[in-house]
Amino acid sequence: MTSPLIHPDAGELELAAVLHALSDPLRLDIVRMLASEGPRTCGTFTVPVAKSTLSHHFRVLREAGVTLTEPDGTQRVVSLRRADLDARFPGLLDAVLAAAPVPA
Amino acid sequence: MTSPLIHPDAGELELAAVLHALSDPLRLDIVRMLASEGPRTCGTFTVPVAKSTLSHHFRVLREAGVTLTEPDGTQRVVSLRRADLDARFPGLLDAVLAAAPVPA
DNA sequence: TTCGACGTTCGACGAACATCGTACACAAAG
DNA sequence: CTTTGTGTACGATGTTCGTCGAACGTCGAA
Repeated sequence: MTSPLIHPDAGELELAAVLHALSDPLRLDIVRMLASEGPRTCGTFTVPVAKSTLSHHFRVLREAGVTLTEPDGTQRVVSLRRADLDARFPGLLDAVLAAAPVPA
Repeated sequence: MTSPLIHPDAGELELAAVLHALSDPLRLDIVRMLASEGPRTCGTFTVPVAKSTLSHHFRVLREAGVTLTEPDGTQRVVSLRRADLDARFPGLLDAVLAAAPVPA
């Protein structure tokens, strides 16, 4: 937990980085879950990858500005930066969420 | 020109593949040019990469279903599959094009 | 203080990617 | 048929990506 949890500012979001963050099926699943069920801690995502891999994906999403990660005791709460994304790329997140099939 | 120019069917477009195709700055530029100036041949894109590299990017876009490539004599005309994209992922292309800064 | 839970970081690995130069295939023009 | 223009295929190179296991740091509880 030595890292200061870097997030890009709302105005600095880069389209290519956001699209890249969303171009992985697992990250797409994570974003869908966040959108439909609200913020949650990292450990509550039951995905078929190792913890370190999951941590990596959360970092990609966070550094692209898609998600916000906040410390909460020993845990970290991850949430969608919906307002920031909507402001910078209007309609993008909605289109992605509308197109993505419902997670199994 | 031995390849049969494979394109995915309109209903088979995969979101992750489309987002990945759009997550490269150069390919984003290409899509923007196609959207604003209509179909054009490969050679009319003045981008700072080698011909073979450009050909590679056209292939990525084509195989993701973002563009349509049609033979025309010795040339190939590239166009946006706007209708197919809009049908499968409503609002996605518009959001991407609206967000992208105007190419220099 | 000791312990356990949570998440990150650190190598390491194979696969995929972006890039290039060269060689090739094709169609049109001479 | 030869030449010229257009775009692809191939091979090589260096980078990035997704994945893992193991080690570490941090916090709260016993």
